[in-house]
Amino acid sequence: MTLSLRQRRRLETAREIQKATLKLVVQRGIENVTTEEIAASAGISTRTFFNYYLNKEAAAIGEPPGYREEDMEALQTGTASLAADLKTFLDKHMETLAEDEAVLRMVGSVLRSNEKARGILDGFLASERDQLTECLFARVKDRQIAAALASNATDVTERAIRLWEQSESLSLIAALDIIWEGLLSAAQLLAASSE
Amino acid sequence: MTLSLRQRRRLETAREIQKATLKLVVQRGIENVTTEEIAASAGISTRTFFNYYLNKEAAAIGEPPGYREEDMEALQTGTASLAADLKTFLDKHMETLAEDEAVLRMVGSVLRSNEKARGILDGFLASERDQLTECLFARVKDRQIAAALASNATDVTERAIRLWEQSESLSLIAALDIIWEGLLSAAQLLAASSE
DNA sequence: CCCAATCCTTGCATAGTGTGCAAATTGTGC
DNA sequence: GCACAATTTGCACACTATGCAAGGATTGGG
Repeated sequence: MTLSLRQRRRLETAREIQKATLKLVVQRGIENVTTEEIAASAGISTRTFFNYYLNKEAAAIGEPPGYREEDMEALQTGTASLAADLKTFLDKHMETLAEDEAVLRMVGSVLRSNEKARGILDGFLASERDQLTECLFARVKDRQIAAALASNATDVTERAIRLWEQSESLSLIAALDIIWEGLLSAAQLLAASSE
Repeated sequence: MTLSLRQRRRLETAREIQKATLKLVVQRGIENVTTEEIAASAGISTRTFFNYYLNKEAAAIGEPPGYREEDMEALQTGTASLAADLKTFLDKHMETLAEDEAVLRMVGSVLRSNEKARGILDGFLASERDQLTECLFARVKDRQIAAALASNATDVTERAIRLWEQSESLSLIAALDIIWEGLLSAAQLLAASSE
């Protein structure tokens, strides 16, 4: 038991709130749901809601899964080609995201309709991108190259999720494959014309 | 005179409000400035403030200059290499941004400290990215490649601006050159390892 | 020059957001 | 069990944002 009762309850309540938020938000749109309703639906007071999340947009997004340490380690020390190792890394992360497709879809709909939510997610993504930049810097030894690669990594994931949301028949991994192919082709175009 | 008095006043008031907002926000941080203060400082009522901007973050950002039609035209029909034409396009856009470095710097500081503001800017960037995707699609005939290129274009501009903000000695164009070189190197790495 | 249509500004009322504070309750570790 | 720390909650309060309606200014036609 590595988590105390208090810590487990805290996590559970946070998830309860997110569940309640997404349920109401999907029904009526985030603009038409009040923090009061969310709190009532989650069985807590309005004040307590704000002890868990700064606002309802943050509650809807929850805490997105970041990159896993082990995967970053593997990317940093990988021996295959950079493209291959990076693709493996992105596949792993996408598998993590695929564990909760329902939430992913609901959060996506919030992000498309609400600027504030978009900004909050941007904060999470920026921090992931920074981590990945450090990791790639250790491998490619050049900060600008690492930053460009990291940007493309988070961007590819985002675009793949959007493609998956729209397609109705693609799996997340399949969507990532398609977006990834596009990135490689774009890279070849740029590389070829700048030799 | 293509603009009526009313239209000119509207634009002028919008800029007045942005100026007043940025002035107060730079002094005290956006969280410590109220819409009431901004309105007073701009010489209008609080209610009128909300006739111009949805919120103070939007007032701070104002209306960022989008891509110019002529530049997109040139990019679409360009005959040099794709990399060269794209770089020219980005240079042009950066020159436009460089026309108001003071505002750019102030807006940047807001974006770094405020999630809502980032979300709002994200909306503008997303729409620019979509335009650019269409433009590039007409040139490269592949939607995924166009999307990857357009993403990198907006991303490169953003990263260049951040580098410029931090460096204190680089010009915007010089910062763009550095970031652009990083992108090309990254593209070559990816292209080489995926042949 | 005047009039009607239109747009703009403003005050007021109101619903909702988010924070500080302090009292009460509940888990933690010794 | 007891002292300590974290959590919940109500309450007060400042601030955000919108709808509405009255009044004022601009426009264009006659």
